[in-house]
Amino acid sequence: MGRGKIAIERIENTINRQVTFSKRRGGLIKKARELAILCDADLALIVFSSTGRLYDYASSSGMKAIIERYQQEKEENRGVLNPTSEAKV
Amino acid sequence: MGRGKIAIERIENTINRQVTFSKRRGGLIKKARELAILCDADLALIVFSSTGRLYDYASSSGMKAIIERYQQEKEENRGVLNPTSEAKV
DNA sequence: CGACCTATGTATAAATA
DNA sequence: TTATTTATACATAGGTC
Repeated sequence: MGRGKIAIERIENTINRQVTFSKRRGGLIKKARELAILCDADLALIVFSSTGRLYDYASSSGMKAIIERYQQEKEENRGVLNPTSEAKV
Repeated sequence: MGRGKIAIERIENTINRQVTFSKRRGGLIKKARELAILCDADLALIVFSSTGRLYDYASSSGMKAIIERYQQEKEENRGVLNPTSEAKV
Protein backbone atom coordinates (compact mmCIF):
# COMPACT_ATOMS: atom_id res chain seq x y z
CA MET A 1 0.00 0.00 0.00
CA GLY A 2 1.01 3.54 0.09
CA ARG A 3 3.10 5.22 -2.51
CA GLY A 4 5.24 2.19 -3.02
CA LYS A 5 5.06 -1.51 -2.51
CA ILE A 6 7.31 -3.12 0.07
CA ALA A 7 8.48 -6.67 0.56
CA ILE A 8 7.59 -8.42 3.80
CA GLU A 9 11.05 -8.62 5.29
CA ARG A 10 12.82 -6.81 8.10
CA ILE A 11 13.12 -3.09 7.34
CA GLU A 12 16.80 -2.36 7.76
CA ASN A 13 16.58 1.41 8.05
CA THR A 14 15.96 2.13 11.71
CA ILE A 15 14.00 5.33 11.28
CA ASN A 16 11.83 3.78 8.65
CA ARG A 17 11.29 0.68 10.73
CA GLN A 18 10.11 2.71 13.69
CA VAL A 19 7.79 4.87 11.62
CA THR A 20 6.30 1.79 10.00
CA PHE A 21 5.98 0.16 13.41
CA SER A 22 3.98 3.08 14.77
CA LYS A 23 1.64 3.16 11.82
CA ARG A 24 1.05 -0.56 11.55
CA ARG A 25 0.75 -1.08 15.28
CA GLY A 26 -2.11 1.40 15.27
CA GLY A 27 -3.73 -0.31 12.32
CA LEU A 28 -3.38 -3.75 13.86
CA ILE A 29 -4.92 -2.72 17.17
CA LYS A 30 -7.78 -1.04 15.33
CA LYS A 31 -8.44 -4.22 13.33
CA ALA A 32 -8.29 -6.30 16.49
CA ARG A 33 -10.84 -4.06 18.17
CA GLU A 34 -13.10 -4.22 15.11
CA LEU A 35 -12.96 -8.00 15.01
CA ALA A 36 -13.84 -8.21 18.68
CA ILE A 37 -16.83 -5.92 18.29
CA LEU A 38 -18.16 -7.04 14.91
CA CYS A 39 -17.90 -10.73 15.61
CA ASP A 40 -18.31 -10.81 19.36
CA ALA A 41 -14.88 -12.40 19.71
CA ASP A 42 -12.72 -12.44 22.79
CA LEU A 43 -9.19 -11.48 21.89
CA ALA A 44 -5.88 -10.27 23.17
CA LEU A 45 -2.90 -8.76 21.42
CA ILE A 46 0.53 -8.24 22.94
CA VAL A 47 3.23 -6.37 21.03
CA PHE A 48 6.82 -5.65 22.01
CA SER A 49 8.61 -3.22 19.73
CA SER A 50 12.19 -3.96 18.74
CA THR A 51 13.19 -1.35 21.32
CA GLY A 52 11.37 -3.25 24.03
CA ARG A 53 8.30 -1.11 24.55
CA LEU A 54 5.04 -2.90 25.28
CA TYR A 55 1.70 -2.23 23.62
CA ASP A 56 -1.38 -4.32 24.15
CA TYR A 57 -5.07 -4.63 23.55
CA ALA A 58 -7.65 -6.95 25.06
CA SER A 59 -11.38 -7.18 24.44
CA SER A 60 -13.85 -6.64 27.26
CA SER A 61 -13.09 -9.69 29.35
CA GLY A 62 -9.56 -8.44 29.91
CA MET A 63 -6.02 -9.60 29.24
CA LYS A 64 -5.68 -11.67 32.37
CA ALA A 65 -8.87 -13.62 31.73
CA ILE A 66 -7.98 -14.22 28.08
CA ILE A 67 -4.51 -15.50 28.90
CA GLU A 68 -5.99 -17.84 31.49
CA ARG A 69 -8.61 -19.04 29.05
CA TYR A 70 -5.88 -19.65 26.48
CA GLN A 71 -3.78 -21.66 28.89
CA GLN A 72 -6.78 -23.65 29.99
CA GLU A 73 -7.70 -24.39 26.38
CA LYS A 74 -4.17 -25.55 25.62
CA GLU A 75 -4.21 -27.71 28.68
CA GLU A 76 -7.46 -29.37 27.65
CA ASN A 77 -6.29 -30.04 24.14
CA ARG A 78 -3.08 -31.68 25.19
CA GLY A 79 -2.91 -34.83 23.12
CA VAL A 80 -6.08 -34.09 21.20
CA LEU A 81 -5.43 -34.27 17.48
CA ASN A 82 -8.88 -33.23 16.32
CA PRO A 83 -10.24 -30.58 18.68
CA THR A 84 -13.17 -29.80 16.38
CA SER A 85 -15.63 -32.11 18.06
CA GLU A 86 -18.22 -29.85 19.56
CA ALA A 87 -16.89 -26.35 19.10
CA LYS A 88 -16.94 -26.36 15.31
CA VAL A 89 -19.93 -24.54 13.89
CA MET B 1 -14.62 -2.00 2.66
CA GLY B 2 -16.13 -4.25 0.19
CA ARG B 3 -19.33 -3.55 -1.61
CA GLY B 4 -20.83 -1.70 1.26
CA LYS B 5 -19.80 0.13 4.34
CA ILE B 6 -20.56 -1.39 7.72
CA ALA B 7 -20.77 0.11 11.17
CA ILE B 8 -18.44 -1.24 13.82
CA GLU B 9 -21.00 -2.92 15.99
CA ARG B 10 -21.93 -6.53 16.64
CA ILE B 11 -23.17 -8.20 13.46
CA GLU B 12 -26.52 -9.66 14.41
CA ASN B 13 -26.90 -12.06 11.51
CA THR B 14 -25.16 -15.25 12.58
CA ILE B 15 -24.11 -16.41 9.13
CA ASN B 16 -22.78 -13.02 8.27
CA ARG B 17 -20.96 -12.75 11.57
CA GLN B 18 -19.21 -16.06 11.06
CA VAL B 19 -18.23 -15.29 7.49
CA THR B 20 -16.87 -11.92 8.54
CA PHE B 21 -15.05 -13.53 11.44
CA SER B 22 -13.27 -15.98 9.17
CA LYS B 23 -12.18 -13.29 6.76
CA ARG B 24 -11.08 -10.73 9.32
CA ARG B 25 -9.36 -13.29 11.52
CA GLY B 26 -7.22 -14.25 8.55
CA GLY B 27 -6.50 -10.63 7.75
CA LEU B 28 -5.61 -9.80 11.33
CA ILE B 29 -3.20 -12.70 11.66
CA LYS B 30 -1.59 -11.76 8.36
CA LYS B 31 -1.12 -8.16 9.53
CA ALA B 32 0.29 -9.37 12.84
CA ARG B 33 2.80 -11.55 11.03
CA GLU B 34 3.79 -8.67 8.75
CA LEU B 35 4.32 -6.33 11.68
CA ALA B 36 6.51 -8.89 13.41
CA ILE B 37 8.66 -9.41 10.32
CA LEU B 38 8.84 -5.85 8.99
CA CYS B 39 9.56 -4.23 12.32
CA ASP B 40 11.29 -7.03 14.15
CA ALA B 41 8.60 -6.97 16.81
CA ASP B 42 7.75 -9.73 19.22
CA LEU B 43 4.04 -10.29 19.32
CA ALA B 44 1.25 -12.64 20.24
CA LEU B 45 -2.39 -12.75 19.27
CA ILE B 46 -5.06 -14.87 20.91
CA VAL B 47 -8.56 -15.04 19.46
CA PHE B 48 -11.61 -16.89 20.71
CA SER B 49 -14.54 -16.91 18.31
CA SER B 50 -18.03 -16.37 19.67
CA THR B 51 -18.49 -20.12 19.35
CA GLY B 52 -15.49 -20.74 21.54
CA ARG B 53 -12.89 -21.84 19.03
CA LEU B 54 -9.33 -20.74 19.61
CA TYR B 55 -6.99 -19.24 17.03
CA ASP B 56 -3.61 -17.84 17.79
CA TYR B 57 -0.40 -16.47 16.39
CA ALA B 58 2.94 -15.74 18.00
CA SER B 59 6.15 -14.42 16.51
CA SER B 60 9.33 -16.48 16.65
CA SER B 61 9.96 -16.42 20.36
CA GLY B 62 6.72 -18.25 20.97
CA MET B 63 3.46 -17.69 22.82
CA LYS B 64 4.69 -18.94 26.16
CA ALA B 65 7.73 -16.67 26.17
CA ILE B 66 5.70 -13.64 25.09
CA ILE B 67 3.07 -14.15 27.77
CA GLU B 68 5.80 -14.48 30.37
CA ARG B 69 7.52 -11.37 29.08
CA TYR B 70 4.20 -9.53 29.23
CA GLN B 71 3.54 -10.59 32.80
CA GLN B 72 7.05 -9.69 33.82
CA GLU B 73 6.70 -6.25 32.22
CA LYS B 74 3.41 -5.66 34.02
CA GLU B 75 4.96 -6.78 37.25
CA GLU B 76 7.84 -4.36 36.86
CA ASN B 77 5.57 -1.48 36.03
CA ARG B 78 3.31 -2.00 39.01
CA GLY B 79 2.90 1.42 40.51
CA VAL B 80 4.96 3.16 37.88
CA LEU B 81 2.99 6.02 36.40
CA ASN B 82 5.44 6.98 33.70
CA PRO B 83 7.14 3.85 32.40
CA THR B 84 8.81 5.68 29.54
CA SER B 85 12.09 6.29 31.30
CA GLU B 86 14.65 4.33 29.35
CA ALA B 87 12.70 2.26 26.85
CA LYS B 88 11.22 5.20 24.98
CA VAL B 89 13.01 5.88 21.71
C1' DC C 1 8.63 12.55 17.04
C1' DG C 2 3.90 12.86 16.16
C1' DA C 3 0.33 14.93 12.82
C1' DC C 4 -1.19 15.55 8.35
C1' DC C 5 -1.23 14.67 3.20
C1' DT C 6 -2.33 11.59 -1.10
C1' DA C 7 -1.29 8.05 -4.39
C1' DT C 8 -1.65 3.31 -4.36
C1' DG C 9 -1.81 -1.38 -2.61
C1' DT C 10 -4.81 -4.31 0.30
C1' DA C 11 -8.57 -6.05 2.84
C1' DT C 12 -13.04 -7.18 2.58
C1' DA C 13 -18.73 -6.80 2.03
C1' DA C 14 -21.76 -8.69 -1.01
C1' DA C 15 -22.82 -11.49 -4.48
C1' DT C 16 -22.07 -15.82 -6.76
C1' DA C 17 -20.69 -20.55 -7.56
C1' DT D 1 -20.71 -23.99 4.15
C1' DT D 2 -16.56 -22.99 1.90
C1' DA D 3 -14.20 -20.86 -2.36
C1' DT D 4 -14.11 -17.30 -5.82
C1' DT D 5 -15.25 -12.89 -7.82
C1' DT D 6 -15.69 -7.97 -7.92
C1' DA D 7 -16.57 -3.34 -6.42
C1' DT D 8 -15.26 -0.46 -2.74
C1' DA D 9 -13.65 1.07 1.56
C1' DC D 10 -9.60 1.22 4.14
C1' DA D 11 -4.58 0.97 5.38
C1' DT D 12 -0.41 2.73 4.61
C1' DA D 13 4.53 4.14 2.08
C1' DG D 14 6.67 8.00 1.21
C1' DG D 15 6.70 12.92 1.85
C1' DT D 16 6.01 17.32 4.18
C1' DC D 17 5.62 20.31 8.28
